[in-house]
Amino acid sequence: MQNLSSNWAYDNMLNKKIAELFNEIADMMELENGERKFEVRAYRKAAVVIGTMQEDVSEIYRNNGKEGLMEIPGIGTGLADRIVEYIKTGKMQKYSDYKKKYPIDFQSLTKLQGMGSKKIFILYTKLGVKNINDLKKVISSHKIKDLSGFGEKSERELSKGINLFESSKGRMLLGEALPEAESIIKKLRASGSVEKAEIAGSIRRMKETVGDIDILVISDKPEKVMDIASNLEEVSGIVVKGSTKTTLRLSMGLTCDIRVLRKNNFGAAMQYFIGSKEHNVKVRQIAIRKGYKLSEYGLFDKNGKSIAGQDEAEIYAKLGLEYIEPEMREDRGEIELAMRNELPKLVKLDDIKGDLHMHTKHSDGSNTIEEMTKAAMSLGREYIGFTDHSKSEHVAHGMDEKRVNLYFNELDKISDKYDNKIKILKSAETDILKDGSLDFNRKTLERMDYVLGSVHTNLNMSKEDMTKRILKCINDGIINIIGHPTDRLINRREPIRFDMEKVFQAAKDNGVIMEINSFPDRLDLNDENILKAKEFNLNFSIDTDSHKTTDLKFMRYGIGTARRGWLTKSEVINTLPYGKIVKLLNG
DNA sequence: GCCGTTTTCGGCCCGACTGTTTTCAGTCG
Repeated sequence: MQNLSSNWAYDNMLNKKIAELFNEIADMMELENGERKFEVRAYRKAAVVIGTMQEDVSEIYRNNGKEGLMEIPGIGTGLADRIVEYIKTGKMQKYSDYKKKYPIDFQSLTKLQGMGSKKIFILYTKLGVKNINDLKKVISSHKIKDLSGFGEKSERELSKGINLFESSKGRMLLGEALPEAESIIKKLRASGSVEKAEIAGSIRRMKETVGDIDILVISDKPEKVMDIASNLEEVSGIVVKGSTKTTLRLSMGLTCDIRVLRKNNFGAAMQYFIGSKEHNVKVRQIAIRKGYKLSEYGLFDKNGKSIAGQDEAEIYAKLGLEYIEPEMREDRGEIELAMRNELPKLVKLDDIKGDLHMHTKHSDGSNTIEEMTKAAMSLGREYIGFTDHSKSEHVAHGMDEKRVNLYFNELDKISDKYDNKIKILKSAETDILKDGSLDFNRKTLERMDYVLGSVHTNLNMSKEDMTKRILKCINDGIINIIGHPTDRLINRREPIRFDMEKVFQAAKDNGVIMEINSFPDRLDLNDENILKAKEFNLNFSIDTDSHKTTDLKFMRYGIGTARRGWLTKSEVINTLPYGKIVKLLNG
């Protein structure tokens, strides 16, 4: 058996692979037999559970055997057998049998707007379409419009769908989608035809990437709202347009769903459209168990009488659940906690008193120390820490010992100038070198109020070497905060590989703080890492890594990520007032 | 194929919109 042990820094590849196979089995099963739709659903549900769970299934199997696998919700004897088979042989017979029968590229075809299993089946059996290229050919020879269930419109729509698929950038950063959504909301609110407009969906849950924008609106003039929305400058096309539901294509690349509702069911709709799907399935099951029915229109009793709908919290309350913050709604155990009134009280943006990771013109930032200071003051920060790069970061114009001394002198000067308005802490984002040592000499490090250290180079080291490198740095007892610990860039660069459990344990033993970097393409640690680190009772610092004054507002993305990792105020050091954080960083 | 505080059998979320139909199946979220 090859090495299948869990690796925290990477997504769990074995789980992902099994989830993929289960999903494709579901796709192929769906093609041929509608009566087995619940079996299909079982496979899909299992795919979601396996694909998103944190523990590696091979680890579970090694420790607790098939019984252990069957404790996973949605996994029974049959699916446990499939998983064991794959762990042992690297193959899944049922999958291979199906695949031989249906050599179809589901991954791509199902991504086309309007394409589902039924249409794929017809296109495959009647025209032999196996992939997007085949589809292009039958579209250009106009063979599709004569199939039953298809027409001229379908042919045009599929053609458009292919163009869109081929030009699509996939999921977009929260940092790009949220401002766009806010801009649309603002215009809808200003239109005068809207009583209320809110963002729902994965943006509301502050997921690091999002696939579309969901907006819910209260209005008694739904047609008018849809007209206004369709004519916004952000819109490049209309996918569907109805009086309660409209889907728009935005020029920035995402689609935007707008739903118009009545006041009395707005809460139910928010609950429904914030998701996640997995969270909602579980919440609905609770409703059913209580003899209720929950839909986007409200919570209803046996006689169809509405018991809640206007207010989200009331729906949770009527189901015997504490109100669950959107960022937690991922079915990661939050519902069980809500049943027992044991939900953590999540950290808020307002709790933040300082920012401990900022750059200036002294390395690769665009603004001066004073400009950054003023911008931080306007956001109400009580203190800030400056962290320009150290000398090894040549591309970022990193500072050597001589320049860093000038830097500290200027920081002292600005500090004096603004002392009663904002406190300034001296630091530098110091490279953690290949051997785990820091990029400045002892004397320079001692002039700092705290040491922030990051890995920037030799990112492809083996897991063992990288673990050694970081452990050495932590155990040397100089570093206070590890900056963007996994160094991943969303959609662009994989995280570095290291043994997270060992690093987290060492960090705990040495009082080292983990950063939650708020920069939109970093969000590092990510939500899952944070949940893991939380098990080690670590402390965190939510920083912006700002390179210009406007970046200081990225704090909200770090807060969102922290909340997705269930963090409370007491676990985040930069919620502390100045006096206490200085004490903590010196301690 | 899974699951259990009305169940080890008989359920498994549900409503809107579209295109192709002539009353509805398929797709989506």
